[in-house]
Amino acid sequence: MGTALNALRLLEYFSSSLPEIGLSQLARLSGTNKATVLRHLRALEEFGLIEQNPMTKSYAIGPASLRLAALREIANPGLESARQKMQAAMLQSGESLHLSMLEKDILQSVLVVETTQHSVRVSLDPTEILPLNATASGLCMLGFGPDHLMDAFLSTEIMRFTETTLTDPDRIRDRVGLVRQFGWSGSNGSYEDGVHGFAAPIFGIDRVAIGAISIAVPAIRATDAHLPLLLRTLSTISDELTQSFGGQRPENFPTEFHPFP
Amino acid sequence: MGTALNALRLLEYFSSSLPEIGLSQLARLSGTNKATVLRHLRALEEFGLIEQNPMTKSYAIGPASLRLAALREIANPGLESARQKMQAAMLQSGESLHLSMLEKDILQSVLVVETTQHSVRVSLDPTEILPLNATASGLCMLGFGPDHLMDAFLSTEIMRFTETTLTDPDRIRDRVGLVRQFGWSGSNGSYEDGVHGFAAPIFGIDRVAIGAISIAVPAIRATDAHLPLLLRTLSTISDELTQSFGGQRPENFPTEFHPFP
DNA sequence: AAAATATGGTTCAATAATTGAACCGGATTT
DNA sequence: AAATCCGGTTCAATTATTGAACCATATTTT
Repeated sequence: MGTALNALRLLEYFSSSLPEIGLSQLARLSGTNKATVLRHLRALEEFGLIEQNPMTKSYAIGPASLRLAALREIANPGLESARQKMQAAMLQSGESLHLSMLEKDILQSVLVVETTQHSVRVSLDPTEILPLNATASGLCMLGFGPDHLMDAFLSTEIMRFTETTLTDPDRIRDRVGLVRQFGWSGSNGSYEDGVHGFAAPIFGIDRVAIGAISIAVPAIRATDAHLPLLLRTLSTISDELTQSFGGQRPENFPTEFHPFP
Repeated sequence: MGTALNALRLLEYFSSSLPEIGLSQLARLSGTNKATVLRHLRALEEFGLIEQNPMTKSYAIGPASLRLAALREIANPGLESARQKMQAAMLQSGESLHLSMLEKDILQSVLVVETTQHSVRVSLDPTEILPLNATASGLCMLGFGPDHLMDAFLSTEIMRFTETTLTDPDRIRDRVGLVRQFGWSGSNGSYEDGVHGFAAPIFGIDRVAIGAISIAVPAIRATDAHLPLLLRTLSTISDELTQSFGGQRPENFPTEFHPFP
């Protein structure tokens, strides 16, 4: 049931770490017969969502993806202006920015703007799914996203990534409480060692968070001296993006961000 | 034959002028039964390529397009750096830039950077297919693209868009000859009235053009005084992009662009 | 250097999913 | 108030999808 969907699902196996896949390998990954995988690939290729490297014979995401993305940008403008605002915030803070949005209780990366000012920088994967417990953006969503999100998340398997990852439901709840109070969240290497994240929510029209904007800083520059600048940048851009997406902040949301005690 | 492809083809009906489509309308457009259209839309929606507006019930391109585009960017880097180079060229020339690439003998828009310096500007559709005879980029491709391109194009129906559109095969050949000689091409409202385009080829590793970069200028600013700046910008960026895509210019390609006599 | 195991791709009969006409309830138009 | 639009559903007939076995070729192992 759902041939079209089965074909599309093949696209899920492509990732930043595996951007090219051969026929047999994809058949193995998807647990499907080579013949059907080939048929699906041919269909996707004809549409342009898949492209075959004529040399290696292996497959990769095709050019139609760009056309569709541009098309979505037209129906759903705001992303392009978000990019510009993020660029400005990047220049102000000197650090990489990362925009993620909630889709069906999953926090997806949407846009990444990398810093051009430091050679030691955080390089982010723009296709990633962000774990809600381990990233600053995730904690923000738990704090300001839809009410059911916390329960839905806690009923799934909670993953550990580093030593500092929060996995205990009670500790997660405590932390999210703080986030609600201060308006922003931080992560100190809880997703990847050496990467500190600072995130603030982006609200929709109903004052519920629809996504988060985060600043990713290498541990070296995550100092108390640097923090005020980062928080100022964060407060500004989260407000700008909320407006740019047509949303509004809750009434009691802090107008300035202050360091946690 | 090809259910997956039939489903994907539904995406073709979305365009910048029709970014949202209802069920019945899409069934009419595609000449298919509503039931099957709905099934396909559901499949596309589950994957995220389609998104239903809960208010209007109509459908639009979904967020998965962004993920796929980012994924392609990883497998096929260069586009992001192309964007930056185009941004710089936009600032230098003060005009909108437009990158297009050849896919299966069709010239597709890939990236648009609009000028921020003038309020009268050319606003380009980033999802368009460019006619080879009517646009500066198209003439460039005919001049520097694959050998079979000219014949393949002339065997299709040649479209007229404005009074100045070239439709006579002999005149097209003549013009392309000039383009080959000077290294760049121009179009004076031959696609859209009041829009002048200036384009240069982007070459692949085999010194055959894989795409074109063009500057689009409103007729008011398409003056002789402005031209040298535009040509200088064009020469620089076409060279940069050729390198950035790992290609190389042909041996006898002009190092500077000069106005046509 | 021969055997074994990969790879991408093809064939074809059995099967399981796709299809479209008719239909439904509700909202607009006429 | 009748007619027409809309999004969505149902279900039997049919049509396209599926997967095991197979092929030719390239690479690795013995």
